[in-house]
Amino acid sequence: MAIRITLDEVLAARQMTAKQVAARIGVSETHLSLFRTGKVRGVRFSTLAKLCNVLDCQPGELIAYSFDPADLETSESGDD
Amino acid sequence: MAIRITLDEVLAARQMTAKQVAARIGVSETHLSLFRTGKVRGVRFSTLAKLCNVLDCQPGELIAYSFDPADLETSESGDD
DNA sequence: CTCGAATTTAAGTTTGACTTAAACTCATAC
DNA sequence: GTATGAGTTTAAGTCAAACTTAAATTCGAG
Repeated sequence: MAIRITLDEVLAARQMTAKQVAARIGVSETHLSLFRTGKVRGVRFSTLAKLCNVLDCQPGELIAYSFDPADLETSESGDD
Repeated sequence: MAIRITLDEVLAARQMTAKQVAARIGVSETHLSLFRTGKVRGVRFSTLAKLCNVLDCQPGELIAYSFDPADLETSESGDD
C-alpha cells in the first residue's frame, strides 16, 4: 500500500501518548493503534478531522503517498 | 465538516477532466463527482492512492482541514 | 513482580464507500 | 432546436471495513 500513516511523527512532536489522543478524540485505543500502524484501509473524515483538530495539523501531515505503479492495477497483488 | 476536498484545483492544474480521471483510476464518474464536491464522509486509501498516482500529488493536496471546535463534539450538530 | 501504555485478536455493529442506472443540467456545436 | 459530451443528482443496492468492546499479551520502567 502506497499510503503511509505518518501520525506517529506528529504524536511524538506533540509529546502526546496514543492513549491521550484516543481519549480526546473519542476513538478507541484499539482503533487508533490500528490506524497508527497502517492496518486500516481507509478513514472517515470525521475521524480525520478530530485528529487534525487535536494535533493541530493538516491531513497531509498524517497521511503520505509514495508512488507505486501497482496502485492503478484493477486487482491487488498480495503485499502483506 | 472541517475537511474540504481540494481535488478540483489539482484537476484544473493537470488539465484533466473528471471523466478522464474516473476512467483511469477505475472509479465511477458518479462517485468521483460526489467525492469532488465533498459529499462523501470518508475515503479508502486504495482510492486515495489511485488519485495521488494519476494526479501525481500528495493526499494533502486533495484534502485540507480547517479548524472547527465542533469536530471534537461527540454528536454532530446538523450542518447540511 | 507490578503498573501503565500499546498491541493484537476476535467477534460484533453500523456506517457508508462505491456501483449501476437513469434522468437532468449546461454548455458548445451543427 | 437537437445532438453530443461533461458533470451532477438521486435512488437503490452490495459489501467491505471503520470502529467498538473486551480480554489477553507484550514491553519498558520502577
